[in-house]
Amino acid sequence: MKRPTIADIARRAGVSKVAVSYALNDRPGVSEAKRAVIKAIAEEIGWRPNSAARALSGARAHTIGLTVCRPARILGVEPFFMELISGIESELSARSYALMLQVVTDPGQEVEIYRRWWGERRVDGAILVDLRFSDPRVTELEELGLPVVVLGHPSEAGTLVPVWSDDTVAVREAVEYLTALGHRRIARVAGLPELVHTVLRDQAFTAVCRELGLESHTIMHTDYTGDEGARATRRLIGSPARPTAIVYDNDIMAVAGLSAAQEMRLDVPGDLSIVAWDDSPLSQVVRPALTALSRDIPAYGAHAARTLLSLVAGEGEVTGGEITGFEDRAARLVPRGSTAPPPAG
Amino acid sequence: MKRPTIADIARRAGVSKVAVSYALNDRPGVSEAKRAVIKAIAEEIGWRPNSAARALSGARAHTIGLTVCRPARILGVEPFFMELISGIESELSARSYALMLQVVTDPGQEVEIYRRWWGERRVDGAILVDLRFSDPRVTELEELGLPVVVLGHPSEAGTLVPVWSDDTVAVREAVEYLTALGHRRIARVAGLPELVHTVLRDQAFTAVCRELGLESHTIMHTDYTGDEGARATRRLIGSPARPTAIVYDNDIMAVAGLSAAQEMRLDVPGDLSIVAWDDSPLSQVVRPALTALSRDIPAYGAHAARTLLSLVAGEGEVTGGEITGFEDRAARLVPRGSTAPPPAG
DNA sequence: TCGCCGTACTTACCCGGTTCACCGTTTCGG
DNA sequence: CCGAAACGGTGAACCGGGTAAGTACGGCGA
Repeated sequence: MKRPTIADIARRAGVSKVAVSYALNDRPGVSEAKRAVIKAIAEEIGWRPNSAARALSGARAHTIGLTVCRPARILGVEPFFMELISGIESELSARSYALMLQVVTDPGQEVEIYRRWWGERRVDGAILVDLRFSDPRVTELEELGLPVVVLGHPSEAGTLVPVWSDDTVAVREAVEYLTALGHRRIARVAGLPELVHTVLRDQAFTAVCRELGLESHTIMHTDYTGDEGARATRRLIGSPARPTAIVYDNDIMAVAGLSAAQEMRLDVPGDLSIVAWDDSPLSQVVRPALTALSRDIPAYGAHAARTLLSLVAGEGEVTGGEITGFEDRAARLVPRGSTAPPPAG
Repeated sequence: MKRPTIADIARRAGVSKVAVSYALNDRPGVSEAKRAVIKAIAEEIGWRPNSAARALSGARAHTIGLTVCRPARILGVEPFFMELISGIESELSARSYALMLQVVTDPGQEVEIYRRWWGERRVDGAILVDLRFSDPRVTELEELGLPVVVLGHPSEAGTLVPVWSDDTVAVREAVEYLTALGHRRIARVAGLPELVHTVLRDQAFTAVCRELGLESHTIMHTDYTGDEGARATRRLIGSPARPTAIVYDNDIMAVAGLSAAQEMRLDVPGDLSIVAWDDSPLSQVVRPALTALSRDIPAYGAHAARTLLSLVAGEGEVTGGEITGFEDRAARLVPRGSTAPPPAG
């Protein structure tokens, strides 16, 4: 029942374990005949390289780490992370890398975990999400020496390698679309104001609305939960200058907002247009289906993973080209039933 | 920049590395004075045990594995897995275990991955989800010798350790509740019929409906997507003996069903009552809020993790008590606005 | 004074795979 | 025909911890 080692293979093949190592790793130093014999024996007895032994002799851990800091209830309902993870994985598993995951409740813990993983040589690199302004995690990870890819705008990524998409053009696309429909009062129900992408979207939103000379362009910040999305919606609907269109920062808030509006006897899209950021299947099962800023999130994750892997591989080497990051496609507007011209009044 | 080893500590403390090993592991063989000195140095230079080295000398990998086989788009929208994962993690991180995750597209790959992880000594144990009837994965994992906890009913878990909850009582609670409201035609929109829990729920549903002498009790199987949930709902509404209540196997289908019903001008709950299985925040943001069979999924995951860890720890030991599994609480019905007495006609 | 025991540490070797230096053959070019 | 290079293969050392088996020293009782 003991799991076989290269020494077992060496014994059965009548060679030294060094020859086995060379044979199995497709390195020169053994004849093709012996290589074939050794590979056959390895296959037959079901040998697998002991990852600990490999990692110990200087090689890589063949694992990358990801920590996510959000409470379980939000994490579960937001399709974003699961889609991101499966995208990351598609890239990793193709190269036999594993993903180590940890969910924490406080951003401070994240660095602690990365520090531990790196110190214990459990991971070769990591992905940092939910970038904040002057993020203390960035400076700490910089000095740690761990290869890191940041999902977020380059301006706040320090010397870490960024993977991002330009939310500015997506915001512009949405606002211009609503303006073209005739809307003059647009609101934005945004996520956590400490996150970089929230503020960048806020700024873009304000700038585009000003540029187009809109009557009003309110922004409300929330914690991404449906509850807060609904509450923000009710406050906006009850406000003196009620907006005729609302852009939400995720789809769960958009769905909650839709329900809140319908409950208040508003017709969507007749009285109120709704646009969701991120386009999960959720946007399409509600009625009316939600107009959404659609991104390919699995692809986003895959790009992050690929960038990280090349960073890990090129580490310390004298490659002419520096790895500078990757700009993914911006989200594209997918019009559906939740948007229409504003009411005539 | 090189990461410190116990040899570095030994040099600075002027002792052998064995003394350092004893000191840091709180084992006898060093004086308290030296122990304190050694620990101080370790702390100062930020030493962490190299997990590969530890794992190599017989110890555990301190990692458990989880593979999930569902397409990305379903995975993302179903809160179940993210909640399960965060529950598993809460238990693991408390004991400094890590979680290795892999998303696959075909159940056959799962065993292959477990085989690899176990062969490479990357994991100490694993969790198996989405149990099927006569599941080939069960027999394969049994012979592999990898400690495994199965999320699913003991009858199909073989000799693997099961962690499950009794869906029968939950089905009974839902059907009896609807019957008490006056419903006589109830339908069930179920998940994949090859999964054990789907069939067990099907059987319980049929049995309870027969027992209560209901007029009709249709079951339709789907792939858990909102699309299929909506399609099933439309077919049920259009059928001759239209049900007055529908119980869905997950919340995304329930939401889709709700939208489909409203689109067909049915009032929920006036014309049609809706019950969702699994109670994520999603159930509460739509209008009316969904009556749901609520489970504490993070706790479920935590129980699975705890059971697996004790299995891993007790492995090979002569403990009197065998680890037999864990039965979690059954789901409880949480009545909300989506259920009411059936229409008078 | 000797023997015995416990404490505090050390030396030596293991885990399993990789890598380096070296060594005996064969081949080939000058 | 001889020297150099290429091939095929080996032993030994190494990665960073863990563990078994000593050893040196001090105290204590007889």
